[in-house]
Amino acid sequence: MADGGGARPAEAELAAALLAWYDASRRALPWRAPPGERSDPYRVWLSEIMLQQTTVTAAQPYFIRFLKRFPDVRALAAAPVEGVMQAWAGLGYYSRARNLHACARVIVNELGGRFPDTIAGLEALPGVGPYTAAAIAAIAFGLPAAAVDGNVERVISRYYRVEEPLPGAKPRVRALAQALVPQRRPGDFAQAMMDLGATVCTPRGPSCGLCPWRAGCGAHAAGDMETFPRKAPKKAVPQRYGAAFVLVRDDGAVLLRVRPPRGLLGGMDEPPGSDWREAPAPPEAAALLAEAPFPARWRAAPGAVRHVFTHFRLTLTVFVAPAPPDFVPPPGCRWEPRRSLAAAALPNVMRKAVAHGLDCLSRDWRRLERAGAGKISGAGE
DNA sequence: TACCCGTGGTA
DNA sequence: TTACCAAGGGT
Repeated sequence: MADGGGARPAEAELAAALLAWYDASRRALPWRAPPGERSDPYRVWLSEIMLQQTTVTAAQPYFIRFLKRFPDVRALAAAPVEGVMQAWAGLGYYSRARNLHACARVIVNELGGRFPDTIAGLEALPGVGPYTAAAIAAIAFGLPAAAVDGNVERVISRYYRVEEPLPGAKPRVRALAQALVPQRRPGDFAQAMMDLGATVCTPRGPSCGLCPWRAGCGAHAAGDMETFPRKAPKKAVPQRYGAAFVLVRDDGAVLLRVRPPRGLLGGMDEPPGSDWREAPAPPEAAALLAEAPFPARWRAAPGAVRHVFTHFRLTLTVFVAPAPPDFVPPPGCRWEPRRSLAAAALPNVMRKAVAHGLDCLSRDWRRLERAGAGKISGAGE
């Protein structure tokens, strides 16, 4: 660690200044108890899982919907996992949803419906790691735990000018953060750190003029705030190509299957598809068509679906076909009625693929109608 | 340790 | 368009 400006306030003074700032500037969020009221562990836990690597803006509507559908941990434990995946569809990182459900069952079936109130007990739960355990401990149980997330790493590394790059610097950052946690109001302190990082000490263009810690901040004194936290360089993301096959029945139903429970998009719905292969250029349509799961009058939809995952980019060619008259869904596949398609457990990339295929099909129908090709049977869009 | 695991917003 | 990034955890 390098050093920054002049003398710094003691840890207790820093905590007090931050709490005073928080009392005046805290964000009102649906999972936060009003000032002075005790937080519900279930809501704290649910929000912390949803907020892992996810923005407040994205998580908020999911949290409200989820809480309505699963009001407490017993309701969640009693629900089928498919319903949980449905409620999570679109949020990403789907192992979180599976772990969330598994965790609810552990709490109800093995822990009498109560959340553990120790760091070790919390961290033993599926989907709960060091950060989330500390956050729940501090916010829901008032324990003096340091919840170190990306916000806190940024605030701490700037304030103390931590020169070592992440993730190697994590232990040091954690120790520095822990030293600041006050005995009183540790939960508010944890949330104050996150609010400070999210609204003032932002990755780009920090509002140092509004910061309660400006006077002692090493990076502010040097004027190079945006260069912290130091980070190891990242690898380039490869490009992969594949195909999705959208089979549509006369009544508009779409053929879907469920992906394997683990791995990418685990346990989520998708139309049948090919393997995804890494390549420098898009493959020929004929090569992709050779991977169709069954014969049909496949037609390539113009254009393609592009999607960015954490560690690769995907370009999906979408083939679409009307279901043959006597088609029987192969094992593992099912017909999803058009009416309930919106509620299916489709991740966004697959939602895009299905929509792309249906768009293509409806364009065909309109073109046929204009050409006077006669009555088109089945439901429209 | 180094990957793997989604998605949408922003500069 | 590219690149980065957001309340991380599992393996």
